[in-house]
Amino acid sequence: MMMPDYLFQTVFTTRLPKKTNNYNLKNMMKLPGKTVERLSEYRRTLLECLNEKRNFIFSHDLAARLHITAVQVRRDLMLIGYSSVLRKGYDVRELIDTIGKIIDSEESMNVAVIGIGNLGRAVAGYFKGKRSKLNLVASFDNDPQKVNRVISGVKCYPYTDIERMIKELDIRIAILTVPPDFAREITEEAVRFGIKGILNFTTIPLNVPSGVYLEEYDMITSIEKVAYFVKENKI
Amino acid sequence: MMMPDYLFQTVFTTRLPKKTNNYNLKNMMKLPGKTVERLSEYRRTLLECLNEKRNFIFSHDLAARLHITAVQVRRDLMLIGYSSVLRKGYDVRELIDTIGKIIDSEESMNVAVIGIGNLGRAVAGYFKGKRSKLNLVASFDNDPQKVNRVISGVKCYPYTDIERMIKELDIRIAILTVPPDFAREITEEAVRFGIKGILNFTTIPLNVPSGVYLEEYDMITSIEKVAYFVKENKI
DNA sequence: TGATTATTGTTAAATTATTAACATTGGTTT
DNA sequence: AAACCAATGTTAATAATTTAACAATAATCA
Ligand SMILES: NC(=O)c1ccc[n+]([C@@H]2O[C@H](COP(=O)([O-])OP(=O)(O)OC[C@H]3O[C@@H](n4cnc5c(N)ncnc54)[C@H](O)[C@@H]3O)[C@@H](O)[C@H]2O)c1
Ligand SMILES: NC(=O)c1ccc[n+]([C@@H]2O[C@H](COP(=O)([O-])OP(=O)(O)OC[C@H]3O[C@@H](n4cnc5c(N)ncnc54)[C@H](O)[C@@H]3O)[C@@H](O)[C@H]2O)c1
Repeated sequence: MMMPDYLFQTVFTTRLPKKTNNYNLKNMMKLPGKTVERLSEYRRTLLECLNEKRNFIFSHDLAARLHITAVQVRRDLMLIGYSSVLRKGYDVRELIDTIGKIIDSEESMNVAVIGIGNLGRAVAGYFKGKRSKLNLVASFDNDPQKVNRVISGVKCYPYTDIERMIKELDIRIAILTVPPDFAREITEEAVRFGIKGILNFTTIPLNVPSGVYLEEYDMITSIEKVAYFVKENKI
Repeated sequence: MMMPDYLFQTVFTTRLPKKTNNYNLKNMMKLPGKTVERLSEYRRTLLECLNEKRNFIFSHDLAARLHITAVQVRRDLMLIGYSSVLRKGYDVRELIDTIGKIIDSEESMNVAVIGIGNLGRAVAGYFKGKRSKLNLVASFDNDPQKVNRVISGVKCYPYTDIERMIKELDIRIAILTVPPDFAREITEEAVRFGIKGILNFTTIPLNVPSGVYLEEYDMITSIEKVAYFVKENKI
């Protein structure tokens, strides 16, 4: 298999000068965020394929299931250095493994939900149903009615114990579902106590020091965007 | 105020030939999706400013609150044709109104949640707390325990009534929170019955006919993305 | 008042992401 | 085997998005 040379750069650009040596893929690059997102989707689609006993799949079939183009698929797979050996398409099981090697960590990574309210419970319940390299190991809340109980399948600890528990349970990722007013302060603390990645569902835009990864999802924005494009279509 | 000429094209490109006449902004353009998202965020930030009795704000202040650049802000506002008259910054109230004229519909638009389970209830409860041009007017479910009751502040109708209720209540947007297996079929029906915009929270990628706007959010993808970048940072 | 500063609106450039193009490679058909 | 075909991996082109550059213009101040 041949790999394009620009893979060996840390930062992606469209064109780059040539190099010749072959490093281990894992340690050399950071994939574009969009590609990482699609890899996650590819994997889940491929798992469905396995359920259907399909052991090989063409790029255009995989693409069709996700409503994207085959080129997109092939280019993403090129970026992770995967290639089909046969002409029967991609080996589903092998590709699942390859994607896992890229996007999963070696050992599983521990996750906590902070703020086990309506949204937090939905997320926790959903999360607990899945098996993956990501383990939801705790939730934190300051409501006396909630702490020290198992809620949506996960033990809820008092927020005051967060420092200790982050260390004890080696929690690396926090899903933030607290009321907006507390989001900033809690984030600052969580990061100080060792959290390395945050998925922020509050409507407060956060910022984090470098070395911590932040992903934000704002539902209001999403729905307003839908409304805008619905409105525009009418014209 | 001057407006750039390429605004008068339906599709955005970096550079376009000149035109001279001035149409009404509303009818002439479709903003880039990313700009629409930020407008939604700008508005909420501006509303916070009002609460704090700040009536004017500079582009760099607005930017700082959202952790983006001032250029980004100015460019977005340029796209919607807003400009500050004074040099005291943007008139907060006026800008809120301007954004509203762009992204809101004239009369309010009706929304329904399909599948009032864990996530659906969280969304509904949250939505009901807000006042906006978007009204959550119904939910649909097929669980006998749920139908014909008010759940999280919104009446739940039997799914079998969806066609009638979409028409009766003039529902234009659906938030989809049903189990994955039903997502495709329900979407197909909802669209057939008149839904024009869908916010899809299921893990199933949907596709919709042109004229219908689809926005998808996949939580698994988000969290796996966080995990990937956390892992990479370690190296 | 005239110089200076701060901030804006706009164009241009750079960056990032997607799509097209195409040579290559096995497999299939005649 | 020769001709053809289907699918891939890769590079090049296009499109979308962000960032930089900068002239214009109020406000401030010496
Ligand atoms: N529910 C939704 O669908 C939705 C949608 C968009 C955004 N959000 C955002 O998600 C967040 C949570 O929403 P929700 O509907 O679940 O609210 P919620 O009130 O149901 O849940 C908040 C939880 O946080 C806990 N909490 C409060 N202060 C805390 C503190 N200082 N430390 C630890 N825990 C604390 C509360 O006890 C509660 O359990 C909010 O920021 C909201 O803006 C929610
Ligand atoms: N809960 C989460 O945080 C979360 C996260 C990511 C994705 N999702 C996705 O969101 C969806 C809902 O998740 P959930 O946790 O709320 O599940 P849930 O099972 O709690 O809710 C599903 C609801 O849909 C209803 N339903 C089932 N079949 C239906 C049908 N044919 N017509 C109408 N209603 C029907 C059920 O009665 C139930 O009320 C799922 O597709 C899930 O994959 C959820």
